[in-house]
Amino acid sequence: MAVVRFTKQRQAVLEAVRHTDCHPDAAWVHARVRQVLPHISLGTVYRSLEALVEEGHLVSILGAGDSKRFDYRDDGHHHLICKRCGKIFDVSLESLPTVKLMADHLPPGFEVEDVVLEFHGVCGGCRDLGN
Amino acid sequence: MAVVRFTKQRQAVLEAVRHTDCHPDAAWVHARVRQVLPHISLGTVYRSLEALVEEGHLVSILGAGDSKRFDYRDDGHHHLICKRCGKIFDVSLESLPTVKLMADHLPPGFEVEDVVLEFHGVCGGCRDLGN
DNA sequence: ATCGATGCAAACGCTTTGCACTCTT
DNA sequence: AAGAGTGCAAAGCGTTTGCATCGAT
Repeated sequence: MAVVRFTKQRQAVLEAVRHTDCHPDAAWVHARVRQVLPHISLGTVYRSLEALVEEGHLVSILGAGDSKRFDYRDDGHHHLICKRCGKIFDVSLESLPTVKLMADHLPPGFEVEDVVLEFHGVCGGCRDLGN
Repeated sequence: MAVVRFTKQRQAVLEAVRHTDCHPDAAWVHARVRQVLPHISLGTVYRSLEALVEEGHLVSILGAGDSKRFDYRDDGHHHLICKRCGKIFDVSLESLPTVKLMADHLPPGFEVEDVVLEFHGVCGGCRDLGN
């Protein structure tokens, strides 16, 4: 059961997200992958992204507007999201107390699989523009 | 400018979220508030929830299924979300290293207004049920 | 008297899904 | 050969929005 097939579509979706630093949404990934696989459908992109998150290869960024955005999984960083311009910045975990350590302080019985840590605020650029 | 009016609708929405521990979504709040204000519309509930989050009275919980869910704002806690049953649990901040301290370790220039910290995993109940 | 808030319903946009077909295993 | 994955298009569904009206200040 749960036999996962490594189709070229799924590989292309993974590579597209891995090789960009723009924290893309599904539509961006679709457009991008179409450069290589012109017939890939948006539905397949959604199904691939879902599967890749489930398998732990990607993470989804939740609080960034109307659509989910994705990033290659790297537990060494989290995200800053600007409320004004919507840009997403990476924060290295090295500059933060480890989140894993926090997970150890949770109530017993709950098995943590993922930690979503997002900082929402205003980036330097937007603040400089006043307003 | 930005004169905020304290209408009975907005007050009722705030009270509905404040006086439950079920981390409701907009539809639940709508049904609930209708017991007091039978003519309140779903649109108004959405607009009220948005405003109340914006004003800092409520927080939204993002990674809990298809709809946003809400909680009375209390910076002393964060959320555990069970991937199996969808239940949302509160985690007291007392049992965690302070998040404020983490915010102090971020790159300069970015002004943090909110921190979203969600733990996703499997709760004790679901684990006991096997599977 | 303002002008922000509301109610209603239509519209929106992201995401999901049914179905027949394809292709990895 | 089996059945997971795909393409396409339609449907789903939470959320937003236009507009006339209401009501808090």
